[in-house]
Amino acid sequence: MSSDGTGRRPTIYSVADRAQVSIATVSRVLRRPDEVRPATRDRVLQVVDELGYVPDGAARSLAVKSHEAHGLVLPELGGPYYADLLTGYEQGAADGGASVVVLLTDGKADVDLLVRRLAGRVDGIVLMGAVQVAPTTVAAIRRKLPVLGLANSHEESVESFVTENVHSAEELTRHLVEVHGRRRLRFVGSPDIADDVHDRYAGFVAAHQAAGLEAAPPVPATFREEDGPRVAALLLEGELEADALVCANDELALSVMRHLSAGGVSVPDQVSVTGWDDGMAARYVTPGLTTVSQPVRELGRQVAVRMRALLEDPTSVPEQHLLPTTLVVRQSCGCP
Amino acid sequence: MSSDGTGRRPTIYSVADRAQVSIATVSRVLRRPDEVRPATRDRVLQVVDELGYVPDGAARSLAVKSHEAHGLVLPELGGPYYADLLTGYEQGAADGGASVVVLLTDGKADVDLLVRRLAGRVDGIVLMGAVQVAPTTVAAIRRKLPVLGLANSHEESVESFVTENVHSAEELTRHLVEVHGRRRLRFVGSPDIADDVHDRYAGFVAAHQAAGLEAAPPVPATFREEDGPRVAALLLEGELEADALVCANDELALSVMRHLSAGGVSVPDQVSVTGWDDGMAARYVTPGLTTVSQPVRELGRQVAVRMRALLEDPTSVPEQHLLPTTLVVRQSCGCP
DNA sequence: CAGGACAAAGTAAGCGCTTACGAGCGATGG
DNA sequence: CCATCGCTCGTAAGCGCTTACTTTGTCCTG
Repeated sequence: MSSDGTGRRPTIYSVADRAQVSIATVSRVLRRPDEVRPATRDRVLQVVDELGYVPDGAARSLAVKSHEAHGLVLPELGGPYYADLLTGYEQGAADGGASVVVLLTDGKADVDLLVRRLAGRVDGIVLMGAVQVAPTTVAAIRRKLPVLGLANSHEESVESFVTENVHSAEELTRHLVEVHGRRRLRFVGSPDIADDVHDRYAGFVAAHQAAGLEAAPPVPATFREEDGPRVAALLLEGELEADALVCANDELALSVMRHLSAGGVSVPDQVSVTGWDDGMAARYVTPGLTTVSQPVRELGRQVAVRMRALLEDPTSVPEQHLLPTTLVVRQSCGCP
Repeated sequence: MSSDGTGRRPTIYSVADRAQVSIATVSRVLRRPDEVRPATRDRVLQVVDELGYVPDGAARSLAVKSHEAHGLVLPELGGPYYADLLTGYEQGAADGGASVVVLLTDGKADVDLLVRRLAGRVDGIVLMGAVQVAPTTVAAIRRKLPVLGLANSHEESVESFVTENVHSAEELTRHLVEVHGRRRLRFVGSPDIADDVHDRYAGFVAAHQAAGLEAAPPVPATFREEDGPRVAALLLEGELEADALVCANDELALSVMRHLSAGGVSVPDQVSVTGWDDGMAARYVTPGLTTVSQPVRELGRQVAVRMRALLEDPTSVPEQHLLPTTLVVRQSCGCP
């Protein structure tokens, strides 16, 4: 076995052979260098270099019973939200020496299968609330590894991180009502599409109640830009009466705003429009988009850190984490 | 060994025991179901379900000598560019049953080490041109697995995908010169920061030569929004004379544009500003940002597909791939 | 009813690495 | 001068899975 390095991919055996040591020593040189005599170490290192040896991660994982990787399951990567989340998470994971495997579910048929498979390649999985996974799947993988939820405020059984939605939506709505005297507000977004949206609408409703107003039903829409024209059209054609549109996120808000302006409706003079997420575009449009900022990157990082803790001590008590948001007032609500 | 499933994580042994079959049969049930009698199959599947068994990916990888994963090394995930790229890549990889492990290098100290480690966990690696990796590292990992370059037009030795930069930059510049009569154009961005930028500047210069003009040296700047204010200030304070700013990407352009306006300089009346990437914000700002659109998601997908081909047939001839870009003319250049 | 063909399932040999354990050996101290 | 200690390093036993090969059992066929 084990040629002197002529073989395609060098293994720990090739290195050992060529350096005249046992594979144990090669392993030691790489993992606990100070347990081997400098002379030996150098010799081994040189061979490692010559051969371009890179230890096989799978073999290592198998031996140490740890994948040194986390799985992150997101619906997609559009908009700044998920990208920031991933950025934060990757940092947090990398700080602990783990890589992250991303699984984007949008447009994929057998999400449950994919998630299960993923569960076999990582030490822990973070599941975004917006991805549709069968409860039985979640239950199954939880038996194998820690699972953390994200923005899934209504799945109590899984430890999760959510950003505050209800109160910020309430604050935003109140701002429109009290400061700008809006009375015919509509919420744009489908509450059943994600827990996030559900909670934002709940805050919208709560603010109405507090002000003695009645909240109109939500105008259904996805998170995507594509839905903007349709919503704008409803209003332009008079099918929707509103002096304020509270949109589920920035993409939607920007798109609506643009098509409203194009249709001759002035924002914010005739209609206030607000978003959610505070992405880059929100700062650059005119009028500036009033929106809610979430510490997304930080959120990602915290989730990763928590996951690491969970992996070290699986008995640690589950907790629900709530992260604060900030209302960012610009001009699209009517403020100067 | 192998309890009947009481142990923490069920393995193929626990399943086999409980279903009264050998581990080979369990494996078959999972990988080649039709090679086992339905009755047996069902019995095994039921146990799999009961125990919540998920095969260990590392063990499988070791046995089949394939990680069924690709590595994607990016500097960061800011802006739409990398996120789209990743989205496309993940799709392409998933179509081939592979997951993708992302490595974000910005802010990380030992990138070379991380890349090497990554090389041990995946079947192939895609390296963004903008990440700083030592040539020796690249050489080392290339001996172990296929490496594909991205937007690294000047690293000839590695098979790579680049989007067209020179001609589009030339076209963009010509547009400013011929259509809008600009004469004092400046390129904003550091050509040495990435091959992309280098080529865009080259196109900028080429257009000047073709028009019998002399191209001014570039105004150094990174890809980030943060550099905008400084650049705008140069112009506002008269240290920079220009009637057109060709920026290396959208973030930079948007930021510059905004700070220029804030400083009382009218865009595009006094100064044209252009970007690169055609992100969401480019469509929503006023004036609309004239920029260059790249088929980024498609690019990502193609790279993934190529990687899969390379993995199947490592002898396939390396080729350089060039993807087209499109000039997107909006108002920031001076067009109505 | 013997013999062969074929389907189903078991046996066992790895895949490449980590690490507990122990052997060898020069240094140390009583 | 010999028992001990401590440092280095080799031996070998897995880690959990896949799969070539073999065995066993069934069902035809002539």
